[in-house]
Order: sequence, then C-alpha cells, then structure tokens
Amino acid sequence: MRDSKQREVVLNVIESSFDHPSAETVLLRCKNIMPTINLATVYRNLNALAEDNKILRIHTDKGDRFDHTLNHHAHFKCECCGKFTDIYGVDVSKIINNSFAGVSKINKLDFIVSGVCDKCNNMVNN
Amino acid sequence: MRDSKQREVVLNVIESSFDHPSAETVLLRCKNIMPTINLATVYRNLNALAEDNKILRIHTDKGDRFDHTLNHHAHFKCECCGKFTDIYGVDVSKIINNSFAGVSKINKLDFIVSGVCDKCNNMVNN
DNA sequence: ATAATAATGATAATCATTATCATATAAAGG
DNA sequence: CCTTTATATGATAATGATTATCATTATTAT
Repeated sequence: MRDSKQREVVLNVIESSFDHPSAETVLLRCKNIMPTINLATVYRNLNALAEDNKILRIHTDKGDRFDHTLNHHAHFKCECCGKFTDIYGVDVSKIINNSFAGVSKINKLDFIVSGVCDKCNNMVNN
Repeated sequence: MRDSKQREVVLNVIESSFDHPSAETVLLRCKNIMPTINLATVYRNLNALAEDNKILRIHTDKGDRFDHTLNHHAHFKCECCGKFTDIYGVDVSKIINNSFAGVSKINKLDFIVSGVCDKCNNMVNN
C-alpha cells in the first residue's frame, strides 16, 4: 500500500472524531482539510484503514459508522434520536477471548444495543 | 393489521427455516407455497412480523436475515463461506436485563461474531 | 351484500456502497 | 534528478438491498 495525502486526511478525521461518523460525515470533515477529496476515495480509504486495523468499522442498520477506538466495544443506538454512543457495561474483550463451538477464529464483533436513551425517554415522559 | 394469506405464508416459511434466510431466500420459499407472491410483499410482511415480535431480524453486513427464534441470541458469521449460525456461549438475556448508563430502554440486540468456522479453517490447513 | 380501508403486485425510486476508467501521483531504479 | 511502473485518485456509472408509489384486490365491520 502506497502512502497518500488523502488516506492521511481520512485517518486524521477518524482519529479526531468521537461521534462515530458515517462515510458521508467523514467526507464533509475531510473536505474542510482537503476540499478536492472525493467520496469514492473516502470509501476506499475507510475500507483500507479498517482492513488494516487502523480504524474500527461499526455496522448499523442504516450504513456503517467508523470509530477511532480500536478495541472492540459495545455500542448503543437510540431509535428515537439516532445517537450512537459507546457502552462500557459489557466486557467484550472477555467475550472475544472465549471460543465458541464450530468457530476457529474470531476477527470481529458487532455488538449493538438498540433502544431509547435517557434524554429521549425524559422528553416523552414530560 | 388485517389478516392476509401472504403474511401467513411468510410467517410459516420463517418458522420452518433454521438457516437464517435473507428476504430473497424467503421469497423463493414462499413461492413454493404461493407462486404469485411478490418480493415487495415479502419485505412488507417481514417488516410487519419483526415489528410485531413474531420473528427476529438479524442485521448483517450484506442484508438482513430472519430467524424463527424469538429470544435474542448471538450469531456467528463465517467470513469464508458466509454461513450463519447460532452461538450459545454468551448469555445475551443476562446482558439485555442489565441497564447501561444513559440508556432508558433496551429493545434490541445485534450481536454478531465474525471469523472463520472450523470447516473453512480445516480446508485451509489441509 | 356493501362500503371502507388495508394489503397486494408490479415496478420505479432510493440510498449506501462498489466498480470502472482515464488521469495523477508515489516510490524505486537508473 | 528524471524516467518508469504501478497504485491512488476523481468523476461517475453501476449495483444490490430495501422502500415508495399506485392502481387493483381482498378483508372485515356494518
């Protein structure tokens, strides 16, 4: 893999984002730094960086999100406001170290809890 | 929600399927029973049944899968052969009963472990 | 039986993502 | 430093899963 200014920009954007941005959001943030960058390039580099374990891909029901945190962790998605947050109550590393019947190698965990966040719940009840 | 022959067929197909079929696969199986059934109808009814907690939707990186098992459980997806199987080593019900900081209500769990299954692993090593 | 309304089938539209391809750019060797 | 060669890019078309639209059909309350 050759170096590229674009890949560097994409990596910088992910590493400085703490809100699990989508590819489209990553594009917007990249354009602030490099206005000529293209959506296809962003997708290509997000794929390359995730493949290379430089960033983490989170798979959601409406498109993928990307995370600067490398270790696998659970996420919460509010069905009401769409907000995407980290969950610290589950020891995912413990799970990934276990082996399951019929499984030889674990590469990835997608663990997404969906529901209603406190903020949205309070809005409904007030 | 009104009754319909088509929804009955879709529900029957899911309840007699043990391989987590995709919408397209569900369509094929429905057509064996009702050849005139339409893809849009299958999608509509899969959505309605999942919404109604009659079936379970599993969200994967390449399209949704559907399951007759109602209680939330973890799944394993082989990156090599694409096979989709249930995992029994993780007590998901225990996780879902816990509450997380900032979360008022949990409706759904997507828990997918990706990796290589024993079968594919043996093929590579032999 | 009839009226009101929801479900269907056929198909167009959408949305995220990937593929294509000509051009630009990185890095290796002279 | 200049050329060569292969990879990355930008622009855009294509794909694939899912949803929307809309005229027709079927269900159910009256």
